[in-house]
Amino acid sequence: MPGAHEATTVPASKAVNGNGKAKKSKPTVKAEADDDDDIPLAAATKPKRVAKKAKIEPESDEEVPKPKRKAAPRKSKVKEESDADHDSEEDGGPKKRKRSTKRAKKEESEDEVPDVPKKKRVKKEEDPEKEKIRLRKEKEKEERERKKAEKIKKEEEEAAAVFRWWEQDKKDNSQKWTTLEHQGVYFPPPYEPLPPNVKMIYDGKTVDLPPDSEEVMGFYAALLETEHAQDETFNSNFFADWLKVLGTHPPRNSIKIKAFDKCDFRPVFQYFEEEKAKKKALTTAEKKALKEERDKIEAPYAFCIIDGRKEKVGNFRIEPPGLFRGRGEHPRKGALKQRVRPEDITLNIGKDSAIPKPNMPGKWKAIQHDNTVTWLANWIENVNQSHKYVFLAAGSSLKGQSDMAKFEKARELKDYVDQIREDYTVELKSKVMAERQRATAMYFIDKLALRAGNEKGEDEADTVGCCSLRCEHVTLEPPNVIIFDFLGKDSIRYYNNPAVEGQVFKNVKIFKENKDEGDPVFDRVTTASLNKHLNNQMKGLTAKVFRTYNASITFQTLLDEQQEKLKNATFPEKMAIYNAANRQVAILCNHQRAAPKTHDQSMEKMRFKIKGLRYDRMKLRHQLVALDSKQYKKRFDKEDEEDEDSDIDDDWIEDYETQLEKVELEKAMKKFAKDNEKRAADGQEALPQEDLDTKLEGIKTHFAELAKERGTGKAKGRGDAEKVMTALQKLEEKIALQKSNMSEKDKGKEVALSTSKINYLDPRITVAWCKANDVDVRKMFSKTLMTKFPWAMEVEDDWKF
DNA sequence: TCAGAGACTTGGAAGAATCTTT
DNA sequence: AAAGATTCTTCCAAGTCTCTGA
Repeated sequence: MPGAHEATTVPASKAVNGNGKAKKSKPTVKAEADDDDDIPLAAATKPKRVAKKAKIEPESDEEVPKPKRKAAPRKSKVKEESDADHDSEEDGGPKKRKRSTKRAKKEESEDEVPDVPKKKRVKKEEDPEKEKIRLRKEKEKEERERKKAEKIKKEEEEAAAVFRWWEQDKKDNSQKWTTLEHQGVYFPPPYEPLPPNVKMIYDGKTVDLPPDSEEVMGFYAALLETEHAQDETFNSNFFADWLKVLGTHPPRNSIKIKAFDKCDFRPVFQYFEEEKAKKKALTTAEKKALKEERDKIEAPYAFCIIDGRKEKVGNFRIEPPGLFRGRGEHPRKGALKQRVRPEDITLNIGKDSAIPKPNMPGKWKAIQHDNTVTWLANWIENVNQSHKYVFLAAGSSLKGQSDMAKFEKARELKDYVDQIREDYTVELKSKVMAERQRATAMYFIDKLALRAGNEKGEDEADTVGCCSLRCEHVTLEPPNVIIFDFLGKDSIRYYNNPAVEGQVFKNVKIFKENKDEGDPVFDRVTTASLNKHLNNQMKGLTAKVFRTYNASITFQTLLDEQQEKLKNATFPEKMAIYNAANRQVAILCNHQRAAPKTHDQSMEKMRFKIKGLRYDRMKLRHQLVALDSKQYKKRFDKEDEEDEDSDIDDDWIEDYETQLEKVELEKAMKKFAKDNEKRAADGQEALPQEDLDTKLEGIKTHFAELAKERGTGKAKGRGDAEKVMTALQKLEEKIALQKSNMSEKDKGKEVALSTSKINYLDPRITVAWCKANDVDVRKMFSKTLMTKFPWAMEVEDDWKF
């Protein structure tokens, strides 16, 4: 079963990963059709090693270090406008649709009207002052509720306005749109120089920088207390790029900046901190006003009109300039990411749409009208020459369609997977080395949910996936355990030690023979060849489909297995079951996160809370001893109980009770003061001081009693034995729940659930599960996920992946 | 045929918003 | 109401995989 092996998550920092760079020259294990290692492998192993050696030969010398560097930035080609003629076919469609959406909206808003006035229910009663307050409170409460309801209503309205593409017939997939209008992209505001009194210091002297070089300096200063500033590569890349800028924009007070060590950015950093604090200190209303203003400016860019429908654009804000924050050992981290200008940007827009004007001086690099792609704008970023795109938002029809198609493709695999597994199991013994390697790679992709593992360049972090695994990443531990230890995507460590099929173990042993640590395990497999093979087994099948398939099928299976437990479960219990399944998938996919900074602290808090509950339990037990010691003996094993509660000793109890007493006393006094305040406001006279005194006395006596009971193993019975028993029962449950919460939380501290939820778990599984178990989907999906998955919301409760 | 351009999905972290506690 | 904790959203880096042109 997939997921059988858990990837143990270990912080990447501790990774003992081979630091050797990939050796790019290909090793040349030659093993071909004539290879005899098809013969019973066990028997073949020995003689083969000899035979193998003979076969190692320099296959070709031109396999020497390939020029891995990416080509210099080249002019991106702009497609000719050639799609005009396709447009006419669908012409009627969009217009019709537009009309119907409009109608739908109107009906919605009419619906709403009758709801509004119901809220004023006035109660008439005795005391007018009291009444006033009650009214005010009620009003406030109603106001809150109304706002909540409004919010929900608005969300529902938005959902209703969504184009229900999943109810339409599927159309040709190569053409993504017919008409497309948009406002282009939003450029960040220009750089604002620092106030004249804020200056960096070089070699003890303040430096007067012109805006261009000051801006870059500021990028670095802002990161002074982050890990980045501790990183040598980051620092040297930054400094090199900054020096270039300084070359054309040198300090105005003729200081020569030469050594990074002599730079002191602290004053600038401190200024930024102050600004941050100021911003934070604004009142809620002020913050809200600022946000509204921002939203208003950005509003035109936030939507586009595609085939006559208004849809949300995703990342319409152009990335501001800054320092490139590559992950892991990225050789370019710290490099200056330049400001993007209109001249860098190609717009993709409908042929008949007005060309928008950039919100900063300049002209677009190019305009194209390619309706076979979904992007609205693109540019090439200067650090790695990678392409950046502006796409529609996740909730748009275009994204929704391909998302659904992804899951449908994964479901299709259900019908093929048995055959595929059978095939690769056979091929694990293939006499053709390439096939045997491919089968082994497929085994890993299928069983361990590894990524495909494309080749990477020298100017990227050294990370690998299945096909690019090197010998140093896999260690064999007889009889059949393989230890994987490598850095995967985002330089996240993958560490796992699954027991594998004997044949797989043997194969890896063979693949590693006569190779160096830095040589690829699968020298005969590339992602392209692997995917080509997969495509032959099932149309559209690629390595990544296995990840989706295995994630979703695992999730579905896990939930189904828990079905019995769900029958009478409370909501938190249901949620726990759901999250546990989610977490198993996240572990399968090795989705990690940095443990929250406050984790240890909140663990400690929970521990303390549980200890308090155990104290309560102890007290109840002691009561039971006093009330009915027979019952007690029947029900409890003193040994056990004392064992678990051995940390609750008299000293601790004393402390704890003192603390409790203090809290209770304060609470009583506060309540008294508050009550009186209220009475004063209502024009009533204050409660007499004796009231409070009696109350405080009561508390004190109670705790004095507790103090006396300390160490006696008995407590004054309050109520009858029966009642105490039920209370005990409840408390037991509560403690168990808290304990399990705590251990779940601890186990999950380094597991990220969100990635699988967003990308790998078919949302229909969740929707159906919620319906079947009477859970509001909104409890499981955040607002963004709700908007991302409108197409999943209508499945029946018995829908299965 | 294959390298690299191109387009799109997936990923963790930072920052913002919201909920909970004090 | 402020502070602290938790959850959600945004950001943009880093993958996958297809297409293209020499």
